[in-house]
Amino acid sequence: MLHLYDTATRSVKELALREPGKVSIYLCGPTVYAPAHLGHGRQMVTYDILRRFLEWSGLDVRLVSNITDIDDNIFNRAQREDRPWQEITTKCEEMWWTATDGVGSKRPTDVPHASEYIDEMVEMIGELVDRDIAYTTDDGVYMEVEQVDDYGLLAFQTLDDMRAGGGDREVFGADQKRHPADFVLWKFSKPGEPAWPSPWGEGRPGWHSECVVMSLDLLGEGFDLHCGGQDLRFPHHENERAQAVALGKTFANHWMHHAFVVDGEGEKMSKSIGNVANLLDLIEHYDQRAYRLVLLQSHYRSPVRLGQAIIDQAVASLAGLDAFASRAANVAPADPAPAIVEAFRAAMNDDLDTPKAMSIVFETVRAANTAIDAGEDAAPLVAAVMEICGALGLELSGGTDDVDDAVAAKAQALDQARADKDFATADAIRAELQADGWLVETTKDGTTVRRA
RNA sequence: GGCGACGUGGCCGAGUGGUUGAGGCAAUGGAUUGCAACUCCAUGUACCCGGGUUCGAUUCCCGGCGUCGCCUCCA
Repeated sequence: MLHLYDTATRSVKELALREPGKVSIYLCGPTVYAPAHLGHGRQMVTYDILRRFLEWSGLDVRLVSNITDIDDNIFNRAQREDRPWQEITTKCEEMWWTATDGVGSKRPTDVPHASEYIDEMVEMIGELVDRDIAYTTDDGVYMEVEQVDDYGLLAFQTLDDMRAGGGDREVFGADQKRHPADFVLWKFSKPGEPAWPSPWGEGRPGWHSECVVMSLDLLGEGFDLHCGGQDLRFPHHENERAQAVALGKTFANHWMHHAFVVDGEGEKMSKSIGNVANLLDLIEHYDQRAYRLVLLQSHYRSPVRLGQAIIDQAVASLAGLDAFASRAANVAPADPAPAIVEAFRAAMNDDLDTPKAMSIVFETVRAANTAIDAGEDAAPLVAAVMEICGALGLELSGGTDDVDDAVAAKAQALDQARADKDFATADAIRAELQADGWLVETTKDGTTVRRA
C-alpha cells in the first residue's frame, strides 16, 4: 500500500483507507480569476499521477477538487474591468479545464463550486456562532482560533509563537478581533459588491469555509487525504481543519502538500509576484508531455525549476522514448516482466518516488533495445515499459498511426534503392520524407518512418 | 524576528555512514551503418564552507555562507 509523507505528523506513513478498496481525496482547486500558471500545472499533473497510480493499484478513487468561484480576487477584477464576475469565473474555469486536458490529466471525479454551497456554509458558520466559537465584528464573522486546542498543527507553530514571530506586521481588523490569527468566516459586503444573505448580514463566505463544507459534504468525515500546494498548509488548510475540529468533526486523515515550481532564479512562479507564466502557452509551444516528464523526474516535495533549457531536455528525452515506442510496435504483446513492475510499484509506494520510477523506465528501455538488437525476446520488457508509462499517464507515441500507403511505399523504395546501391536515390527519398516531417530510421531490417 | 525546506558532475535531478553516488539531457570516443538518424558500449578532479561525532561522512550534529517558502492574496 502507498506510504505518503503526511504533513500533520511530518513523517512518511501508510495512507490508511477509511473504506477498504476506496480512496477519498480532496484537492483544493483553483480560484478562477486568471489563467492557470505553470505552478497550477504541477498541481494538475502531480495529483493526476497520484490518482492514476492508485487506480492502477486497483483502488477506486474519488477525487474531489473544487472551483473557488467566490473570492475577492474575482470581484476585484470584475469591478476593475467593469463586467459581471460570472463572466470571469466561467471563462477562467473553461481555460482551467482546457489546460488540465492539455497536460494530459484526468478531470476530478467531482467538481463542486463554492457558489453552489452558500446555504451549507451559512449553516456551518451558524453552528460555530451558536457554539460561541465564532463572533461578529463590523466587517464580518470571525472564527476564534484560541478555542481550537491544537491550532497551528499544520503551521508547525503555536499561536504564541506566531504572535511572537509576527513582529511588527500589521494585522487586518486587529482592533476588533479577539486574536490576531482569528480568520474571517463570513465577510460583509460593501454596497455594490456581490452579496448573499445570511443571519448576520449580506456578504460572502470566507475562502477557508468553502473548502471544509464542500469536502465534508462530498466525502464525509474522516476522508482519507487532503492535498494541495505547500502554501496552503497554513493558513488555508489549518483553518479548514480548525473549523471541522471546532464542530467536533473528524477531518482529513492524511495531508499531502506538493512543492512549487520556481523560475530560473529559484523564485516561486506565482501570480502574485508578477513573473506569471501561462500554462496554456507552454502547452501550445511544447510537447505537452514534456512538463509531465520534468515533474516525474523530480520528487513532488522538491521545488522544480522550470525554464527553456529544462523543457528542451525533456523533449529530447521524450524523443528517445518515442523512438522506443516505435520499435516496440513490432514486438508481440506479452505480460509485463513481473520483477520490473514490482520494482515500480515499490518505488511509487515509497512516497511516490517517481524519479526512481522513471529510472526504471529508462533502464528497461535500454534493456529492451539491447534485446531487440540481439534478436532476443523483448516482449516482457516492452510490456513493462508500457505498463509503467500507462500508470504514470505518460503516453508514448510510436508515431506510426498515420503512415499511409504512399509514405510506406516511399520507405520501400528507399530500401530498394539501398539494395541496388543507388544511394543518390535513397538519399533523395529520405530527404523528401524528412521534409514532410517524418523521422526516417534505417536499420538492417529495413526503413521505418514515423512522425517527428 | 519565528518556523520550515534546500545547497550533488556542463545542465536537470535521485540517493546513501564504508569496495564502483540512480536516471535524463548535453559532450567526447567507439560498435552498427553506404552516409545520416535510431540503437548499443565506454568516458568525465560532482556531494557549499568550517568544525565535531566516528575506524570511516556527501550522508549524523553544531556553526557559517547562500537560495527558497510560510508567518491571515497564493498550487
